[in-house]
Amino acid sequence: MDLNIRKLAQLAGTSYSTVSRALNDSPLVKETTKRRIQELAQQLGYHVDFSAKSLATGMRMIVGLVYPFHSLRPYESVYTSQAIGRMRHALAQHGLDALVAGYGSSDRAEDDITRLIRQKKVDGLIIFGYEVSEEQIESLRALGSPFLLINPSPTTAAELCHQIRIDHELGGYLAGERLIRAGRRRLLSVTEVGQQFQVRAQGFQRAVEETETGATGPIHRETLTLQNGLFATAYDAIARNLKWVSGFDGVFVQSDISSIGVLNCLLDHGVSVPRDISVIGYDDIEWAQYTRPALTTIHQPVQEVAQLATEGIVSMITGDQSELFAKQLQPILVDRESC
Amino acid sequence: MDLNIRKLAQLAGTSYSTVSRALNDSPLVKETTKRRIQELAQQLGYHVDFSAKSLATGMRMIVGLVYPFHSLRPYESVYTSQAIGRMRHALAQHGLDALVAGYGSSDRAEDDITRLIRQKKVDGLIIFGYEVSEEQIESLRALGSPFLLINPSPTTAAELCHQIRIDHELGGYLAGERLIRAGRRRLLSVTEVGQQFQVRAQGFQRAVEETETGATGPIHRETLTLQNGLFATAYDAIARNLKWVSGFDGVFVQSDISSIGVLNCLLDHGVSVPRDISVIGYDDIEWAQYTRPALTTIHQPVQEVAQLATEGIVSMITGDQSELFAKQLQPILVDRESC
DNA sequence: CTCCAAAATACAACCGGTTGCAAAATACAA
DNA sequence: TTGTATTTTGCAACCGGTTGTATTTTGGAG
Repeated sequence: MDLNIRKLAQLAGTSYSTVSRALNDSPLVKETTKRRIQELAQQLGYHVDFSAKSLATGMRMIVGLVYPFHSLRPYESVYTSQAIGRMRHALAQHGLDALVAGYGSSDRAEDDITRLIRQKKVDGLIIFGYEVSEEQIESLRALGSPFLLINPSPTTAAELCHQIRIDHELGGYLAGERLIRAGRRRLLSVTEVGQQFQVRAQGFQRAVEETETGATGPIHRETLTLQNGLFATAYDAIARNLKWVSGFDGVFVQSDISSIGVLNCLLDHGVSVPRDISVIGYDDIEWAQYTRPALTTIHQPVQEVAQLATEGIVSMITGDQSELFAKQLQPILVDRESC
Repeated sequence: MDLNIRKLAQLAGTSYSTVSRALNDSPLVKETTKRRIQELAQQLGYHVDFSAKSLATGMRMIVGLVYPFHSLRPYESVYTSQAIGRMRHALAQHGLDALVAGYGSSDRAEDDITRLIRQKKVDGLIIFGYEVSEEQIESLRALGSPFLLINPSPTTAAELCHQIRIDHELGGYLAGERLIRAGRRRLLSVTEVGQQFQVRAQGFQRAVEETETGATGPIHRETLTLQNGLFATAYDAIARNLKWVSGFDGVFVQSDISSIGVLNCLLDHGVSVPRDISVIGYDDIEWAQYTRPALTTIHQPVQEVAQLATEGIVSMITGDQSELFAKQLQPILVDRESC
């Protein structure tokens, strides 16, 4: 029952190397022979054993998708799961499979991130990089396998790695600009710990400063930092400081999930959004459309990122990509009802 | 630079078979030698090549997670992505990696579902099975590799495959019972196309009938069928039939996403929930907590399913599992504000 | 009909591991 | 010291493919 290439060759009446070449569509095999063998293989339901093929060719036909693992949120975030779904699909078009893995978990001796390469389980990695360390990057570079970072933290060896960034400074700017345009002058910036959030805050700051130097009067601005990106964390933080928060008329929350926590907390306590306070989020996850009022937010181009990342890693694996792959995409303001 | 087991043996001053045994912790190797070799490997950053190991042992150390692919919703649903995240984590505890794949896509000549087995890329499959066909199951069984179905459609060869089911009949019953308990007597059941939804409708029906034979008066009940599980589809369907829908005082919607579509549509048109109409959903996705009013819904035990599925597939792969693996889990009513 | 170049096929080595079995090394008793 | 039982180690075959090169077959010209 167990079919291998030599048995197939016997059945086809040729040598196994001819079968191998026929299945790989080599020009060295006569057209008629090729077709005959391919049909026989089809008919018998034969498929190459990928372990063997991998061993011989060095190609695994698998790409690893690696994202940070949080013990607080042990499943993928809405953002990454969308991206993973799209990447899986895009990779399939190239005959590649997607293996998912995590990093940053404390209960694993070693990160999946280098293990997958060392074990040669994958041809390349797409890494959701906002939490990779310099050391991890360095050891990855030392291994020499293709990898591509999505939104690495701003300090990581930017010029040295293939990467796709989103211009979060611009995103923060757009958010600030939107609040100010809505006539808001007492602004609260709700941020989270992590370098990627600082960049957004900087953009936000720039929007404020630009306006202040203009005709408008001074703008009041304060910051609240959350420990993580959970709904409950945001909700509780606002609830605890409700009086203080009520003093503001515009809030920029640096992730949609937290935004919805803020939004719900305000609504639950009788604060009207957007009449009393405008709220603007960040990410444009699917659920931002479904809140009432629907959330005005900064859209991250997930689909484009997934598409670009896939094309990038594919060309790196096939070797078409020699020079540095580095793209920057722009977020977009999505105007809904909360501003 | 490229390290293999023979080079490592040279460096260690032993034969390569001893190295292989040492790394696999075989009792045939002296403790001191074993330790010496392991330390050397560690120090040199050596990892076995998994393609080679797979070829020799027949173990891929990869499990495929396969879910239905919808062109309408090309990324994973909230439900599957949660499950995938948890399974990935649980599999990692056993040293297994997770490969994600889809089935039912029209743009692939063959489904990933049997390809992965044929190519021997995975040791086993966990299949989100509500849309697998009999033929697919049959050809999978013919291949002889371990696979486990999660929530297969009720008609599929239930007794023949390893599987985990959720008692959706009970789920539907709980939903109906809850609406009736809230005093609702004119009930609308919003369902979707697909066999798994019929079972929920049957449970709902049972709740209605049980009550009718009791002391309570007759209960009016009608059905609305949606073409798919998108938010917009549900929203539009309600909007188109707003007048008709207003005649009901209780709505059971068979997925949370659709529920939220229904809920938003009602709220947007000035219908008060739960005062005028009670709404109950199904799934208990994360976002059900964040709607206002928060959605009363039927909780699917995703975490338990993921845990069980992982343990099941692992024991099947290691061969510990000989008899049929078949579990049924019970959904739970989660009472929030929409009833 | 013969010869030779070009096309098609077959052989063998290799990819990097695992493992059964034979050989060598060690331990212990006589 | 020798013999034997027990560990420990090493050789060689194998897993199922790919691919360089030698060999055979084919076709066309002379």
